[in-house]
Amino acid sequence: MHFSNLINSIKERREMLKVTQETLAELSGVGLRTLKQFESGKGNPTAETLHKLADALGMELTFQVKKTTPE
Amino acid sequence: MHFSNLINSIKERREMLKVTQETLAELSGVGLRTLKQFESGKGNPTAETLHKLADALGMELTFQVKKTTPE
DNA sequence: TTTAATAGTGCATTATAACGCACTATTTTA
DNA sequence: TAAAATAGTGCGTTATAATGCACTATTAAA
Repeated sequence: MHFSNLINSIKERREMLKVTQETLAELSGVGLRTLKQFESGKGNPTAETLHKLADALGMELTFQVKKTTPE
Repeated sequence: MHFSNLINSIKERREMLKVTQETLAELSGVGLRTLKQFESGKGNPTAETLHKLADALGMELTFQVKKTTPE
């Protein structure tokens, strides 16, 4: 897939907060295996998983109308 | 789950564009059954499904740091 | 360096998302 | 109204997400 943006948001935010995968897994309630898989760019996480991670990181998952390419 | 915000974004955007579920299903490549299920508040869509729908609607799925002003 | 901590992978199991089909329910239109 | 269009559901199948375990790889600290 092409969720690199989502993946990077999660990973960057986690690292900025100096939290390990293990800790984030515990905080969010997402399995460590699942988080590892996700951060290493594999898989296709469900909204629930994304939501749990976002929550633990003080973030939120949103749909936005795409900017009309401001050149 | 509690993705009412995501669900509503999709639904509102679709209706604003006067597109039926059937048409959106075709445009996005998401099965009609899946879209119906999603819009009726059931299930736990994958990032891929969310992405396909967002794409077809000219939207994007993003993680954002939560605003610290929930007054 | 060596060691400890953290990150990433292979495998197997279980739960469930995605799906089509055939149907009912609701909403819109003539 | 009636009928046509659109939305929502039950059921069964298939594909795969989530998970734990045990391992290897990489990175940071002593």
